[in-house]
Formats: sequence, C-alpha cells, structure tokens
Amino acid sequence: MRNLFSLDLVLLSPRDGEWYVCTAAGAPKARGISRALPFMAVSKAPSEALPALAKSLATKTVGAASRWMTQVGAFSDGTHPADTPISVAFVAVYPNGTVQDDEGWIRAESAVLPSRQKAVLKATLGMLKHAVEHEPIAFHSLPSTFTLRELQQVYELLLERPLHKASFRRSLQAAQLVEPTKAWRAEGRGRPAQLYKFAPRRRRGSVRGVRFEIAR
Amino acid sequence: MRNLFSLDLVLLSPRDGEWYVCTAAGAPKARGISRALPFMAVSKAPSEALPALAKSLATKTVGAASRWMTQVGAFSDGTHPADTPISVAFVAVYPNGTVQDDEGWIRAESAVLPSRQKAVLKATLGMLKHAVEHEPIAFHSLPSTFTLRELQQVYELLLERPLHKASFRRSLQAAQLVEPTKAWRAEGRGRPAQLYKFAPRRRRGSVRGVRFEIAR
DNA sequence: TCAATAGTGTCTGTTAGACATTATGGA
DNA sequence: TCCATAATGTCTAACAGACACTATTGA
Repeated sequence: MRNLFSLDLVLLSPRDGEWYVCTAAGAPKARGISRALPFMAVSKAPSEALPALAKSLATKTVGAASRWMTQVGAFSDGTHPADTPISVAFVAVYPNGTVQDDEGWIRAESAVLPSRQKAVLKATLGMLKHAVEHEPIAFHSLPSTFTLRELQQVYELLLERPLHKASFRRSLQAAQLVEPTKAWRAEGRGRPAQLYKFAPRRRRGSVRGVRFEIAR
Repeated sequence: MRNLFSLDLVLLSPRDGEWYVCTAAGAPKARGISRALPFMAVSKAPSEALPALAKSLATKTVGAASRWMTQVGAFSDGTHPADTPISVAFVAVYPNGTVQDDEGWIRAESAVLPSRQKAVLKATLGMLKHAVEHEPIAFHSLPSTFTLRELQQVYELLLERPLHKASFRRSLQAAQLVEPTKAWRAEGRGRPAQLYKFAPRRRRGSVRGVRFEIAR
C-alpha cells in the first residue's frame, strides 16, 4: 500500500554547548547517507491524532517520554527514506544527560541527512529561536535541577547568541520562573553553583510594546 | 483515486478592525455548514512544492497574488470536506480594501467552518500573534500607502491587544521601517493624517536580552 | 596564594507608558 | 467656536548592558 505521509521527529538534547539530534539507522545507503531522523511511514488514515503518534514514536525511539513537543510543519521538498510526498515533522527536547556515547545521537551542526530531513532540521532550529520566548523549551532541555549557568548556556544555544550574565539572571528573577533549591554543585575549580528548579509562579505581567524586528 | 492530503488556505484581510477570512462554497451541507476555507485535494505526489501550490491556489481564489504567505502546519483532527487524513494549511494576508461586500469573505471571529478548518483558523491567528514581530505581516495587510493609525490598528488586530499611540510611533521611527509620503488623507472630522509607505532601511541593530514570557 | 567560577551591586543609556500640549481640519 | 483626530514633547519607571566587586571553592 502506498504511503500517505511520513511523520518525522527532531529529537534534540544539549551536550557540551551543542545540539545533538537523535538518528536511526535504515536510511538508504545511496550517496553515503546511512542515518536518518526517526520517522514513521503512515499508509492509512491514523486512528490517533498526529501529536499522539509523534509522542509514542519519540517514547519508543528514545526509551523515555519527552516533556515538550510541538509540530514544526509539513515538508515536501527533497528526498526522504519513506519516499512519501510529504513529511510532517515534530520537535522534542530531551534533558542534558540523555546523550551518552550512543552513535544514534549525533551533532546537529554536522548531521548528514536525506535532503528533506536536512531542511526539517534547519527549520526546526530556526523555529526554536523564536519559540523559546513563549515556551519553556530551555527548562525541558535540562534535568529537573540545574545551575543558572547551565540554563544560560541552553538559552544561548536556542537563541544562537551570547547573553549577558547579570542581565540574564535579573530577567529570570523578574519572571519568577525558577526557585533555588538547597543543593549546590561543585564542578572543577570555582565556587559551587546553586541548583535551581523550574517553578513558574506567574506570567510576566507587563506586556511590553511592539518590537519591530522585521526580516526583509 | 484516494486523496493524499488537502492544502488549505487561510486568506485574511482586515476590515473595520476585524479579520475577514475568505471562504468558498462547496462544503457539505451537513450540520448547516455551507462554506469552507479554500482548499485543494491532492491525490498524487505534487509536481510543485507546497508553497508554490498554495500560492497559485490563493491567486486563483482571490484573483490577485498575496504579498506574504507562510505555512501554518499540518492538521489531522476533526472533519474536513476533502475527507483527507491530513490537511496542510497556509496563511496569507491581503490588503485592507480587498474585502468588498462579497459573501465569500466573512468575519473570522464568527466563521462557521468544518471542525478541522476551525482549528486551522484558530491556530493561524495564534501564530500571527508571534510572527508579527519577525515578519512584515502588518504592512502587507495594508495598501501601499497607509496612515499610522491604520498601521497601528492592524498591529492591534495581530497582537490582540491595544497599543500605546506615542510609543508605537516612536518604536516605528526607531525601526526605520516606514517613510512618509507627501500625501495626506482626511477622514471625517479631525486633522488629516499623513500617508506612509513601507520602506525598511535596516534591521534594528540592537538585539536585546532574553524575554521570559513563558506560557505554563 | 592563585586561578576559576558563582553571584551581586552600581551606574548609565535606552525605552515603554502616561500625560499633556500643539496642530489642523470639519461641523 | 467647538469637537475630533493627528502628531509631538516631557517626565518617569523599568530595564538592558557594562563593569566592578565580593564569595567560595580547588589546585
């Protein structure tokens, strides 16, 4: 039976200041591409909704459920191992520490993928840059407790630009999104860092004026 | 031949401080729903890319090309007149003045649509709220010249909240996105308003710190 | 003691929001 | 003259960015 579409997953996890993306074997060997983003070929009208399908595929692939997932979009260009006319992509993040020395997780920057999936990955990273402002992506990219330095590094990964330490912490405090725990963590030389947990109290009340960052 | 998917369009245009959405006849008469968003049922792998397909369908439907269009996403829930497992939706805006007393354009707020398309419309309006910051949607929702009051009203429609007049104009001036023309337009009683045109000079250089507007 | 990192205090320039004021037309 | 709307000036509070400083650990 001919496939209707494929459902593709961009599963990301930060490690060493870079995004790692989960891949599976089974892509066509043509042109030296042996790995691909996890996908599921759908050949009949699915009984479940797309998000539920994506969630179960992610859980099956990684062995754990992701805490945040959203749709990236539908893609029709380029080549895809399932050879479907379109692919619907979802993105999910897994906490820092998920990536072990597993060859399934590879650096997103240098990932070699079928051309459609390469476009999916690029679109995903561009989408995260905007979505980070409205969704708690960074917090779900970390374990339940984390240092503020780790949090800032994830934000810098998401936004693809450096952030100012003091300003970052002030804004974070004003937003009342995290709470300190009583635990501290020493790494290497310097002063130990306090561990925080994600505990949003309220949405930032002051909705500020328009920003005009219009791409031309 | 069974359909692979449908391509749906959310064609929006502002009028009287509200969004109007373009609909076409031909939806099933069941449950009193007689109109639907314009769509195209795709039964074989398309020779064109999705954006090109959407663009040509929009041009054919409205009789004019839109100046801005982007994908909303893929939708699988609910009912759809094409009865496809998924629908890929695109959104485009048409300038104020496109909507005449044509029954094809109806108020988006009170639109009665097949359930999947209703979800598409809702997701679209939510998406625009975030996209307006990064893409010149508002300018493409107006004719080539417009008053700053019209521009602010479109932004208020997009953002779904009122804006402060003086701050809006200051930010607009700082962003160097518009240029005044020599024309003025008098409407009703008060002082005539100067007409402006969209003429972006530069991207706003100062990329400011993180905003934490995290939805919980 | 030194190096390295965590965390904070202060200063300054920018800007959003409030408010007031002037400008300019029609009724 | 009065009213409605456009456009702009001023003040203030909030905030981002820079910088410096203190705090606390390991080497």
